[in-house]
Amino acid sequence: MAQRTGRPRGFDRGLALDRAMDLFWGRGYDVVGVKDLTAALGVSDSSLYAAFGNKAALFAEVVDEYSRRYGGYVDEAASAPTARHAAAILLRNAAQQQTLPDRPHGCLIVNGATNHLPASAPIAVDLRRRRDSVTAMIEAKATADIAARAMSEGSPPRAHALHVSALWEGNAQLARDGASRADLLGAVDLAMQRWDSAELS
Amino acid sequence: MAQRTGRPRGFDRGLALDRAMDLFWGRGYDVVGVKDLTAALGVSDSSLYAAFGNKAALFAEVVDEYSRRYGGYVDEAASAPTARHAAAILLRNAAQQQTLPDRPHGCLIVNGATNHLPASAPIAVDLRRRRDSVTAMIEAKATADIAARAMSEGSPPRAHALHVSALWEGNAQLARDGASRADLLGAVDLAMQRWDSAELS
DNA sequence: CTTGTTCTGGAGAGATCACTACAGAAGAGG
DNA sequence: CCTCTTCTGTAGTGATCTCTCCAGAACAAG
Repeated sequence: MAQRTGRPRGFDRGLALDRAMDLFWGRGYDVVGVKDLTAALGVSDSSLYAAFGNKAALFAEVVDEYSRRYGGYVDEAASAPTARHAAAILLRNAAQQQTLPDRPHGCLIVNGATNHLPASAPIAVDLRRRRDSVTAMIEAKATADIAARAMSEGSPPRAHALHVSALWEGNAQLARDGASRADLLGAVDLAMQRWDSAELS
Repeated sequence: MAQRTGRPRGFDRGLALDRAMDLFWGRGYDVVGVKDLTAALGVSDSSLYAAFGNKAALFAEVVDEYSRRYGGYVDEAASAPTARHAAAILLRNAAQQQTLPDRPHGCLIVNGATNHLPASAPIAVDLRRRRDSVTAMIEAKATADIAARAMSEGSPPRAHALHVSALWEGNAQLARDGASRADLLGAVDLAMQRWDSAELS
């Protein structure tokens, strides 16, 4: 059957994944070594490789778990009725997640492989695609809003999308650099207020 | 006196610096190896070390040259009369420099050491300070504008500064991800238009 | 020419990289 | 008990990292 036999694992796999997430989130894929991981997880090399395959597979699993636990706000934004609502949900929640008190500041999807070795290009491409999908989501909503006369047609949908994405990704960088949650939320509030006054004028 | 004696250098130091800039600008400090540099520069290890000292010193020289050649717009923005003028100069010129046709897209100051080894912390700190000085410059201008009644006091100066910095650094990331110059300028125009309508309302 | 100085490539040091071979340990099933 | 399976640490693989040693080459000065 699917009954588990053999010597049981000597460590908590979920906890290990969580600690690996801390490292990758705080530093990035290529500058975290397997030795850093084994030291933080408290296991030997072979245990780590037996449990996760290799460094790239471990990172992929970390990204999946990260998206599940901290990336829900993107889906929430995707369900919003307008581009403006989506942007507000996206940016406010991102500001929260990028400044969690017991987690590295910043965003794993934005800065997990900003500087990568040529050999790690597939990982960087995967993260870039995830970022691009956020931009595309906002752009699609802006297109629909303009078609439905729910938003002024002064700027192209892509400008709206890139503006939102720039704030999203820029805030991630600022969080890494030490900006507080209040700092980021202040910048987001300012952006949303200006969005409103532009639409009302 | 300071007459140059000994065997002359067999390569153009300025050209070598330029090629090193390409590598560091496109990838980042820690993921560019000395072997990458010697291959791109067409010199051997000892020649590179004799000419530049070591990898960190070469990077520092690259950053200096980069700032001199591509970072002039920051000083230009610092000379602007208001925060709004400064932001417009900063963001529009940044969009240009981050999408030069014969250079890597993005910004060396923003993403030169986003993912760094613990041993490279001094380099990351230096770049962060350069970014912070941009934020501080905008914040100081916003403070002065509000005091002079040249800008509404609805948002704190720091919110204005972080908003501008988020757009600046976010655009750098988007440029790295393949956004075109028109894309970035569209996002900047939108931001500046909204700034105007917020101030006029 | 000789002497002094600097640059050159080759060869390699010492450390670290991701990863694995192996033998024994620790459980389940019989 | 014994067998089967899986996990464990140790030890080490070849590759790559930054950086250096060294002997010779290429110039200027005398």
